Amino acid sequence: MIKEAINSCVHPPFDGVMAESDKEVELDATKAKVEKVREENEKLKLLLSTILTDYNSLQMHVSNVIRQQREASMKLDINRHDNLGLDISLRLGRSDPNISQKENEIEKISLDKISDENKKVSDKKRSALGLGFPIQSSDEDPKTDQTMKLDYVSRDVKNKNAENKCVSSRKDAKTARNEDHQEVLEGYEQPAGLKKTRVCVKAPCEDPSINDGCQWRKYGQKTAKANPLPRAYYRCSMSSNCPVRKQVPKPRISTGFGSGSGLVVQRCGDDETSAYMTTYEGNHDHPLPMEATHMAAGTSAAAALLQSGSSSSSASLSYYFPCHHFSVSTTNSHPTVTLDLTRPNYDPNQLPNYALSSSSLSFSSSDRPSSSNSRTLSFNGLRSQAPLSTYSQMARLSHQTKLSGQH
DNA sequence: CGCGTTTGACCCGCGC
DNA sequence: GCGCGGGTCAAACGCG
Repeated sequence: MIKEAINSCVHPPFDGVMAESDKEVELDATKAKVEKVREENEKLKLLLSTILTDYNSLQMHVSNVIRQQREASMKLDINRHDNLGLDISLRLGRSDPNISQKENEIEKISLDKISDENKKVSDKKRSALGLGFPIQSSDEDPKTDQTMKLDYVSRDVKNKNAENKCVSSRKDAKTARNEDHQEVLEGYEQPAGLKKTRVCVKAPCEDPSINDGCQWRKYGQKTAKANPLPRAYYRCSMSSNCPVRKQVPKPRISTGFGSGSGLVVQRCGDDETSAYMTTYEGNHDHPLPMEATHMAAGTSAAAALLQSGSSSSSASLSYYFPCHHFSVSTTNSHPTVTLDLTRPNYDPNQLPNYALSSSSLSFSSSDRPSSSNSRTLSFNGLRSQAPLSTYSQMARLSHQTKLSGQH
């Protein structure tokens, strides 16, 4: 209906010489149509806000349930460890074989219930939001989705404000940009004294720059003294003001001699050190394509994990990056989550049937008393119901496309 | 011509 | 205060 109205507005019927009265009638009809469409839009907006409200309350409920469960299981853990005199450790259900099967079952059932509820909500959203723009919904974390939407809206407002600002000098422009960036980051309530949250992805040599579904524009390159490989700096170009940055170590390349004319990516080592570390920083302020939502949601989950250090956040992180090793560290005030794609945590031929909270996580800060500003958190993510496109799959795909489409 | 990359210069935070 | 180094800018250049 909307389409018809728009069509009639854009392409009014033209029958040669039209009488004035006919034109007026036509105009009135079009106006009426536009009014109808407007009313329809208002209704849809109302519906959308109702859904969002429902969704938020449901989200709150879910997080409360999860928190209660975590608290209960942590109490058990603390009691156990108090007896043994061990350091604090956060457990997500799987690693400790002593946990009663009953406890696991209860958790599994409630989590299944939660995912069912989430599914219902997202189905509701899908049916309600098909308003002509593409809905890029995957199995992403609803919370992240919500955060991204809110971020998008607030960014829109900021952009409008920024238009009014008169940036007189280069320094001013830079400051304004930094402030703008900071504003976005503040939305994530970074802990005081900590810098931007970073998510590092350690990829095998074959995938020096991973195609994560986003469009990146290179804005600089720098040779670090400590590292022989120059580092390339990319900025997300899907939105003019997107604060997301990406750092990719540039592989040593050499033009191939003999067979083939394409570029050859050289390995810079034989062992683990040959892996490339891609660093992501910031959060997107725009809708993402399907293949990018997963990574974005994952990095948001990582950021959430860094902020809260909570086991539920790590569970969601293991959801986005299943079957890989993660480590969380805070060095030089830069909270960083490292995803190691070079160390798969599973046997691909034997995918186990795990419940949602199948990660093990350990927190050690007491073993290095001198490094007050440095803590490390590492855990393994394993999950049977992996999202449609895991990051490693994307990495592999990217490599294939890069090889075929190299110029 | 538009868009992306390259590259030298510049800025700024941090450690000494 | 100074120097170093990471991060960013922007003009020049290349490519389709």
